[in-house]
Amino acid sequence: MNPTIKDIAEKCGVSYATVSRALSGHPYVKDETRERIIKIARQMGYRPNAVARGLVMRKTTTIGFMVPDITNPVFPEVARGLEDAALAAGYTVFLCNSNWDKDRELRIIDILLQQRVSGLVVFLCSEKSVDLIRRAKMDTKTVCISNMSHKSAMTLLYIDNELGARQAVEHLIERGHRAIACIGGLEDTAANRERLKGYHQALQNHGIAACSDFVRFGDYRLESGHAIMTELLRLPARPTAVFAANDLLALGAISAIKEHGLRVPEDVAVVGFDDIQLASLPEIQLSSISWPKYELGKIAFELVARCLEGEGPPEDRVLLQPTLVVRSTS
Amino acid sequence: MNPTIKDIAEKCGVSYATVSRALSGHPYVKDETRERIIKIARQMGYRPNAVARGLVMRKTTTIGFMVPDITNPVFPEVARGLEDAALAAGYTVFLCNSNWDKDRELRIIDILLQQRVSGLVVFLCSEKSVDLIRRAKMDTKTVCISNMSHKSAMTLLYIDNELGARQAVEHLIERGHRAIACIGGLEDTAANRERLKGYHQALQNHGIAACSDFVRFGDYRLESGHAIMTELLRLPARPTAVFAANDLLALGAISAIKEHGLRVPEDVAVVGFDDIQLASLPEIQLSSISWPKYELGKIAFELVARCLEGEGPPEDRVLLQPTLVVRSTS
DNA sequence: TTGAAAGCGCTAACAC
DNA sequence: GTGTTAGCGCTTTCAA
Repeated sequence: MNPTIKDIAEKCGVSYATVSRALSGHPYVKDETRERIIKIARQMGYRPNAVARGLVMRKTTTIGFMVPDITNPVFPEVARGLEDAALAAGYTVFLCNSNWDKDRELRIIDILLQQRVSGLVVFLCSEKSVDLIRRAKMDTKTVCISNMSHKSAMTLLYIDNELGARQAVEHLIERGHRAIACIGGLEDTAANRERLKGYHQALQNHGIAACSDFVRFGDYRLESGHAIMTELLRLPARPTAVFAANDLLALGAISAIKEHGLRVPEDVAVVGFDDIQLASLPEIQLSSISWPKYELGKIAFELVARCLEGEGPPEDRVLLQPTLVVRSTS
Repeated sequence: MNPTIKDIAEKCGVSYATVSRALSGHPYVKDETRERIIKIARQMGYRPNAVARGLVMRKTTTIGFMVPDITNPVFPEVARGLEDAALAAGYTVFLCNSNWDKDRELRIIDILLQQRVSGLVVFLCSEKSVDLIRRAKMDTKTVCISNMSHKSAMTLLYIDNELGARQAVEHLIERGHRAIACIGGLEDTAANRERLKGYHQALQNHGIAACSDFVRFGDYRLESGHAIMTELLRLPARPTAVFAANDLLALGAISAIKEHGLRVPEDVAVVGFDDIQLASLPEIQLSSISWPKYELGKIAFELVARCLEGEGPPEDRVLLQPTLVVRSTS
């Protein structure tokens, strides 16, 4: 059994209130007493009980972090940024995968709220979750990494997906492409909608008619990119360029292109989104839209922390700018 | 403020013990009462406080999970397996990165123990951490995913690194290679030691003298593989094959080889370890040692869960077998 | 500078 | 079936 402050108090011959004070750096404890208490506590292997403390303080030192899919290399980077910042500030983070599933998303948020996390950082796909969070709002400070309708239920932190997609597609247009396809991610996710919008904007800005055959959706994984690209290549008039809603889709697409005996970028150019580490591998050299992933995690924590410490009013929304990185697939 | 069972009790005109019973499915509550309570609880948006429950039950429903580096694609896979299993059993998981840093490792374990996690799943690098866990053993059931000395401080779950490395190197030998280098990971980690041992065993089994110039260590990341391979290629007698302690190192090595104008596998063959998803990409096609990552996470949870539910004596150690996957880099 | 005591939200005896 | 009560480990008044 873990020793408690009572055990220490007994051994020290003081009240347990004094032990509490001594251990939590409270003033008004005689130095001599404090030293003795600290020494004995160490000897006994005392380790404060964060659960008990959380109960009485009505504030845990935990943060809930929900991502759609931790095996997508984007999210580990964000997770690192978040965790580093959180740990430095004395917080621990719960990590959960929603699997892009709305029901699971709701369930996870509920569980995290039961755990009474002090803060919540979530990549949301469902508007229902926004409601859930809104109802719990007074207790749990939330940062949402998506551009959702929010009505101040939470701070919004996100990258400008529309701009990013526009940059990608305009780059392809500048390279002389007109037949540009779009391999989307999960159709019903905010990021996908925004990236799709940017794609359409770019076409429109340059007077290129959108071709509905050229816009298809999958999930956000390799296999999906491969499958969609294969379909695209079977089209009577196949595209000469592809904008993919994320790098995994782009990578899958490239595989399919090569399997068809075509070259990238000569026959089909490809631009992805997210600029995962992999994209810069010599073998890959994928052109992509880059955004600061580690930074985003860090900022997300700082945003919740600011509210937790009650420093000033919470930001309403923070927007990060993506940039185009041209490599050899376009 | 979140409503408590007292708030519900008041509104229902019953004692709060009854509410507790009704809500936690206890028998001996009149159906009618129970229904009324549940209905009101729902109306009020009641959400049980896991912190309070954890305190009184002396058991949280949380699991601590410490990995060396979540941005290494091996660990997200394991994390998924762990989380899926944990969530299904009603547990939530804290994720922490040790960054392969022994001090940080100790600090994280301490924090996790403060949080009174019911179970601990850790990739350990330091023996000191084993001591820390041993001292806390009576309270926190631990599964360690490394082959550490343990003396029953915890259950050991790991893959047979030695065997895997031996398979990799013997495969290279069968392909006719004699000058086989080893790009190791962090020198002072268990996985690295074991994989290195397998490398030496294979050489020895086939009467090949080990060449100390051919064995070098980095960390477990791409850049490191690149740097070491570059050194290796500058050697007067350069190796014709390389065994890398993980796939990221292997990928970095391949980049370096290509940059030198050499071909893989014709000039230098490469085999990695871990078989990350990436390895099977058409552009990559890395030969590697494969092991069940998602499964490992799942098993890790099952091992702690078994102890938590007190079902039989804990396993002492569980060993998973890796397999060689030959692709086009060897 | 220290002690006594209340109470955070909940579960589980023990009464009735 | 339901209410009363103690207590999980801790922080924080209020007194002394």
